[in-house]
Amino acid sequence: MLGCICRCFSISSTYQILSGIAPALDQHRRLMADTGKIASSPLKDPPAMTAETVTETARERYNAAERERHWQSVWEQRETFKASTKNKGPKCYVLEMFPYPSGRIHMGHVRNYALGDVFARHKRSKGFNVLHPMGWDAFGMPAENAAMEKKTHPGKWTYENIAAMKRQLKSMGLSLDWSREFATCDVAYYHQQQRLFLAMYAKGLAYQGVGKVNWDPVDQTVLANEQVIDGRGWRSGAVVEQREMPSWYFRITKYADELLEALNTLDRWPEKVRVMQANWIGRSEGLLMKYQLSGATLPKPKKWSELEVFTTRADTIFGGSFCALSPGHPLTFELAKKNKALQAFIEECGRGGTSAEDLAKAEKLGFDTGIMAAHPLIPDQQIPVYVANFVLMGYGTGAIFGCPAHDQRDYDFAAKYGLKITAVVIPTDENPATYHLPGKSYDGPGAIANSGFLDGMSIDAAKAEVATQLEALKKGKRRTMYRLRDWGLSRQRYWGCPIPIIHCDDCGVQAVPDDQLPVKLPEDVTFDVPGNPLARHPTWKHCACPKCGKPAVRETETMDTFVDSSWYFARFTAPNAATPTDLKSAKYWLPVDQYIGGIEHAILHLLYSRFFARAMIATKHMPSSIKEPFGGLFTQGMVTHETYKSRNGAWLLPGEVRFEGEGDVRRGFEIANGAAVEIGQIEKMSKSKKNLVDPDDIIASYGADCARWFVLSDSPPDRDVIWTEAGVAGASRFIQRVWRLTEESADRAAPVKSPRPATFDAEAIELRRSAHKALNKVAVSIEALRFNVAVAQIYEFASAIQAALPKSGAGHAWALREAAEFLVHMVGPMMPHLGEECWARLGYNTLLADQRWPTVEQALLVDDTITIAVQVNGKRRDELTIARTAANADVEAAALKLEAVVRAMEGKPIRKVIVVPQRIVNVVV
RNA sequence: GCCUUUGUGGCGGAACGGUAGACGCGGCAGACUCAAAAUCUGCUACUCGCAAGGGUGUGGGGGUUCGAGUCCCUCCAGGGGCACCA
Repeated sequence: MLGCICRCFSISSTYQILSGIAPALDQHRRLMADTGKIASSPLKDPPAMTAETVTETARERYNAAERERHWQSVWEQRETFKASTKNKGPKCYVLEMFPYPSGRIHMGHVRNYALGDVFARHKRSKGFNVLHPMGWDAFGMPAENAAMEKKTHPGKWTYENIAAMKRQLKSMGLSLDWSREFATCDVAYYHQQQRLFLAMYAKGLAYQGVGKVNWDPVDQTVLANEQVIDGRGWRSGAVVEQREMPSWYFRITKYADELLEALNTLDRWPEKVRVMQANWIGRSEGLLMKYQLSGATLPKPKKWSELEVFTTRADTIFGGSFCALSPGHPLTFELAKKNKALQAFIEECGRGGTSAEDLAKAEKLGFDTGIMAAHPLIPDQQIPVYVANFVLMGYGTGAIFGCPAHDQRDYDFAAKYGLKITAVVIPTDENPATYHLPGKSYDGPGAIANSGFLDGMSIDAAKAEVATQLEALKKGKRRTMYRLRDWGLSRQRYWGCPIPIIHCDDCGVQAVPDDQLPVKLPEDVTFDVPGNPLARHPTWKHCACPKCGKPAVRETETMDTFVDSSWYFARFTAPNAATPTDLKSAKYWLPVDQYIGGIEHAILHLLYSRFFARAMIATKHMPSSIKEPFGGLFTQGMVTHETYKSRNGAWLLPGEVRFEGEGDVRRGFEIANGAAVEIGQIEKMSKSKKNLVDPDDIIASYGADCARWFVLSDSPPDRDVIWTEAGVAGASRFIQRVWRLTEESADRAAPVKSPRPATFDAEAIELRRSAHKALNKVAVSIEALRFNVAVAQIYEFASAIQAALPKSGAGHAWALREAAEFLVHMVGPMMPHLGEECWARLGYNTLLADQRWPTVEQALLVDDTITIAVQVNGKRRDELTIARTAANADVEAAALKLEAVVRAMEGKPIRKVIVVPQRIVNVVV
């Protein structure tokens, strides 16, 4: 690739940016004057060129790296992409998930932002008023880790990373409105976030409660679930303890039903994500019911005389053979006070792995309390009460009734402890008298049996009957349960948004008054010992109680960084507002019309943002018209690459390997020492596997357009794309091809704004047809985010222009100009720098970015004659070219005359002929 | 285990229930060249056949239909999510 540079002409060293865009012909002239430079090239002497020969022989290659900088600076100076509510056209808010400022962008970013940029640029060209902002999700642990390792301040580290990544993003040529940029660690941003928090606190949407947390005893901090690996802290390796600690929560469960129901309105979200969220919220309809307890071991106070359980299978109540309490149930604790063996059992349940896999494999364990429970509808039927390890305190009431016949967990438990297993739901095709369970529980459909007055009912009818009866007896209540828990937002960390709360011994929990906001992070902190730097800071937490004025202490916890990203999309609509949002701007821009990001955020970030939108409406920081924050969601696939391993087992970077051969005989060798390299699996680009390609390197050697074009080609955007050198080279070739086609077209085409000729010959019409068809398909594909299909259309159309170039005839020059301009329009959203360059080369001194997408002439989208397939008995035998408007009878007659059709009919009589106009003929014999 | 996706040439992938394999990569051949590179033009699912022309093909099996990659049932394989949620 680098070999071609010797033939790249320097075409813009004297190019005038300030005067706008110099006509490309000027470049051409300057180019001619530069030929001397080329002759002195040390590598090879190109043939001497004159203005005449250059057109026909060696045209200059497009120098991407150099031209891209130029167009980026033009866009910047003209503020081309600055959004305003005052601009014309319907609004369109395009947003990609903002990055964490790790310091360098990776190919995943390139793909994400290229996808969004194509969409945003296309919408602009269609006349929309586009908002396309960018910012930084800048709080988080990596900054603290870096501070520990590099003895620096998390803020310094973060802002340096932001500067480096901003430069990289700018080199991609994204149509971003940088004037709205902010980082979530900016005081101005987290100031408003503290206001939001306090508004939610005032409404009861944020509260302090006690809950279980993962506590790392070595690092002295709470860990998020993701930071617990195989029951150990990811940093310290210490066994993580479950601790009850006071924590701050958002009352997301208040909106559980709304968040679930509204999923149905998100018709521009992937089904997959909606299903994942629905499962996460996990609504189930059931019945709360009360069992009367008795037995010598039962504590005397009346509150223990009843046990409330939750079930979704009230229809199986007659099959219940035991009740089970969670080890965390209050009655369990009460009983354990006088029972050493039970204490030991509870401890045993607390051990064991916390990973999902461990839990699934864990054996069912039970402890017989000696207490008996009375069936709420048949009081003389008594069943034993156990404490069981598989009953969760966090769901329902922390107690269940077990029906072994129709629940596998209960079945396992009953089998182990010798409890009765009675089938009460009989599959429809079985005889209740002879039916036996197949050695496991049965949870399919059927009719109720062995259940007294419920016998013969359907499952649903029995559920309803039991609920009605228990409600009448005041022993039951219909209830909807959710799997969703309130969102614990406390983190014992420094680099996050301080929770603006003050604890006073006398007055209790106090909100920091608005005039004392923001609660700023102290600068002078140390990271040399584990624990929360805010908690051990000598002065920061000490303050006066806002109510009584006595000494008090600040909350030293900071907010989960997911809080920061739960409302940033709203802040972008008015990034400098003195309140969290400006309602007018928010109402104009929101919801986000197209949101693009990784599937890994399918649940948490997207659910939290949906909650925040509702909480912000409740606290009047969001117009009530905004029901959902993201109207359209697109989840893009990953960027993957081959992996390479040296003979000693070390991973190698792609740049450390050279290759010989292709396909089956392709071999890799270590450049450093020539040793053979093992070519491994294609995997997600990752630091650990070293299968990384640095966007900076690609942009420097091939240009941003090339990187963009590559990640948009071939693979559908929602699937993984495999990064290959060959693919990059292919993309690079196409860039040169578009440039060459534009040059050659510009030379042969009619001048800018030539009047449309009165007549076109057949070939000119053909070219126009393909131009309008391609333009239409590309627009449709881009709007459907099917960029790989758009790319294929563009390739196809480029070939059509290539074929048409040498033609002449009536209207040809005009049609060629139209075609070349269309090609530039199509390429523009994907390769914007090349687009501008070609636009200038076609003779314009305006910006392509400011041009409207051309209007398609509908008449050119349909052909006069069409070719349709002719089948005999559903098998294609021939094809028929006929006038598009031909009558069915004529089509049928013509089809039946085809030799191949006659032959395939083998002289049999025709039973039926199906003619689908403009599609197909099928002869049935 | 449950939910959810995906399965099409050597590869990435196209295809409102209507000519399967668009387009790209790779490969083969040709043009240009002293030669190479670059570029351009063809061909390229498998299979029988010299050809003309057949046959088979979208993970397997069944079904609906004049017609199925596409719809339905079922099985297999890969990816993702949830995972003792009563």
